[in-house]
Amino acid sequence: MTLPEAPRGRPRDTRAHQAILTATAELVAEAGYAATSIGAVAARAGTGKDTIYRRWSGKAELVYEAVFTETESGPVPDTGSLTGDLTALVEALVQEFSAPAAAAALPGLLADFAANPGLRSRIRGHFLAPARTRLAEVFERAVRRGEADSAVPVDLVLDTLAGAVFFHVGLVGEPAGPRLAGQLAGLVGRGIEAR
Amino acid sequence: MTLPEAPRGRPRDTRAHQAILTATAELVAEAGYAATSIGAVAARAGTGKDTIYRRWSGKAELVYEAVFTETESGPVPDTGSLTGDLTALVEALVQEFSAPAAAAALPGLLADFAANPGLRSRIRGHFLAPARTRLAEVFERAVRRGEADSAVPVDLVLDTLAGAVFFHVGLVGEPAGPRLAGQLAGLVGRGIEAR
Amino acid sequence: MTLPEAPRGRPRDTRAHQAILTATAELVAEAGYAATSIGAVAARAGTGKDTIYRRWSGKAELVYEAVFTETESGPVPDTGSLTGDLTALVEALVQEFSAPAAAAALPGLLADFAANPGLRSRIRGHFLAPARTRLAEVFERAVRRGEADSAVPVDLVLDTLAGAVFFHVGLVGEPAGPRLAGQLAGLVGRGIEAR
Amino acid sequence: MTLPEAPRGRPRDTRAHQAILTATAELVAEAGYAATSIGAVAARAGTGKDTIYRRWSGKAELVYEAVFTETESGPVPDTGSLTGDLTALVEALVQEFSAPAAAAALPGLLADFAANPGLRSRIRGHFLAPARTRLAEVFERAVRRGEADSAVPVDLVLDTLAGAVFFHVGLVGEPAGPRLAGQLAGLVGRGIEAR
DNA sequence: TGCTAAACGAGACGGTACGTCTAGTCTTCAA
DNA sequence: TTGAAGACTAGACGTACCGTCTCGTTTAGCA
Repeated sequence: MTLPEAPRGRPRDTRAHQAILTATAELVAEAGYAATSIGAVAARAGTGKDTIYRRWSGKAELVYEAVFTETESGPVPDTGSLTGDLTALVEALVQEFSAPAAAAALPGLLADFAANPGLRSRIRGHFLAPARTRLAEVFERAVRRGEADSAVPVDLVLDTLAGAVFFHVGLVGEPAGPRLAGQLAGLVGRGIEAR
Repeated sequence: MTLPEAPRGRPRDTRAHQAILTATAELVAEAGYAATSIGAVAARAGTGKDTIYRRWSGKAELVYEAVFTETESGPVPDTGSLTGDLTALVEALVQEFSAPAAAAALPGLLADFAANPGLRSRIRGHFLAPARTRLAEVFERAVRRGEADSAVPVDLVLDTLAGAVFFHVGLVGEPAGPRLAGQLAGLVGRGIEAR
Repeated sequence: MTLPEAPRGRPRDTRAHQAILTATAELVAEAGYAATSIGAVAARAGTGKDTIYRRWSGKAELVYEAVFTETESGPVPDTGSLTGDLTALVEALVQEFSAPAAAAALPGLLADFAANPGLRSRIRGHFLAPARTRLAEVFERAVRRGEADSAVPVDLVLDTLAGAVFFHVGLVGEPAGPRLAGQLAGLVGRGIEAR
Repeated sequence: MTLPEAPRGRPRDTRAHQAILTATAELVAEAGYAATSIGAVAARAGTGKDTIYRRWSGKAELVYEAVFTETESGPVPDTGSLTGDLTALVEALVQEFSAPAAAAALPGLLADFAANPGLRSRIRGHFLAPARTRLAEVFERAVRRGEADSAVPVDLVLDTLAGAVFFHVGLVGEPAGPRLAGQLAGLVGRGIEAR
């Protein structure tokens, strides 16, 4: 049984919270991840640095929440075919990774997550969790339709899709049109088709 | 006609050069990319910082050369089948990305390359160039054999393979056995098979 | 009405302040002015370099305050004769310039002050101000007694006395016994006697 | 018996020698003593740094020779009176210390000489030697004329005159007109008059 | 209404790394 | 051997951040 956490003292200021997230997203989009320092965020948000450290353990967690938490992913696509569903999923992925703040944040952010053992496990748990759920559902339907083998390794496919989009968009920096999503979905879709 | 570039002054010391590269690779493997500072490299190599800055513009270029230039990639695999060749290529990729120094360096290194416009273009030009050459040859043979369509987008496949391995090994940090290479080669191989 | 300057943020640490001044005086006395670096002072004082740069603009200002601010100069001498008063003043000057830290600091310190237009004006305003006040009072009394002409150029006499002591003690490095003070006071005293 | 020093190898280039001295004097006058580095001198003179170090042990000796060796001091003044002779000497001193390169060099140069035990003894031996010879002759004549006491401490008077001019011109930076020379010569002259 | 306690802004704190500069020495080739 | 050129080790420079700490002040719930 957990204690109900009687809140004592002055409650946290939600306006400061929001101002910090907004300032972070703006700074990342404008100056890049490396140039986004906690001090600069605090200055732009009009808060003290402690107000940031009280809520987030460091830059990586702050930027992650500021840039990737807001994204609302609509309903799981259900086009009737594996390739169609995959295309929709990849398109969403491309769009998410191509947003200005996201594209600017991703490489540095993933590097910081990878370098920190505590954060590392959260890449799968946080970054990829929503996509994984959606991908699993798409697969399940495809298996029921007989389009895909039930032995398909979902995590590997997810790594493949995310890795491909990340490499293309985040690292190489090439503008990712909808053509990329189609090609990629086609490539992977055919790769897992039942034969 | 190229200018003969008469070399004047004292020539650069190859022993210092090598000592710097060795110290860099060791430090990256021991302490990680973020904790590898130019000053620490200089101290371990027994050189001055200027001697490093004279040859490399910063940490990213130095670590890239120290960790990824040495890799010698044997002959292009020729197993007689697309899947076999792909498996061999992916296995090499996995091995390259799994080496201690490489795994420690990759995320931060790619982040620094991506953040710097000047370096960004060199990801394709340097990091991926050898793999691209080998992949193109494998494809060409597969097309001649009738296994693959000639319209296969080599760069996209390369991004997919590299991105998948990088995500799996570099970011998520999961140990990549040979099983991963087989699964991944199978997935992509079937994806580009001619039908 | 002066603005009350409401002090915001954490106040400056007086212990760090004092530790820096002490470390500076020690280092100057031990190693000399040239070998006294801001980094070495910070290390010995157990502070960061920023804590020094936050209070002083550079080595010259820091050493000046560490070495020459503490000096308390007793009451203005009043022996009843111009020569007696001058001798006492010069003796004080010799003593001040002969102290270990002062002797070690003076040449380099004055050079830095002279090289910086902003600091240059402060040689008269800070270094020499106390001595000038005392000298002026001694002169005033001598004029009242009829010993000296009222047209005596105080600044020139001060430059002469300080310059002579500095040259003899600071530059040439000859040990300055009380004999020097007597000779110098006699020389200058007779030079300004009314006739 | 000393060997005749048979000169072997390429003889030293006198044009380089002169170019270095000229470049040094210019740099000191333009940028000041502190900003005059051996490297900058070598670059402006079109020589290598070793060519400088082969002839001078460091910046202090180089600048000393470049700025103060050229000065030719005419015949010892002989106006018939102690005050007249002293005025002429002090005027020469003021002129020497007021020259652009000299004024820019003096504080830093004297600081370097004072900081180095080897150079320190040469302040009297080199800097002040010519002035001392001339001052001694003036005194001798004044003693013969009965104007001055034979017990006058020449070195102290010299330190006083040089110190006063150095403080006034070099440190405080006040323009030294001929009025200063007159005042100073009067002050010191009266101070050593026989009574 | 006062008390306690936490959050707030501001900014100082000890550290560490940055990339540049200078010192004085060393190593090359050419004269 | 000297010369220009420039690389070498060593270390100081002044700036920027890091994450923590201390101030005075504000804002809540509990007495």
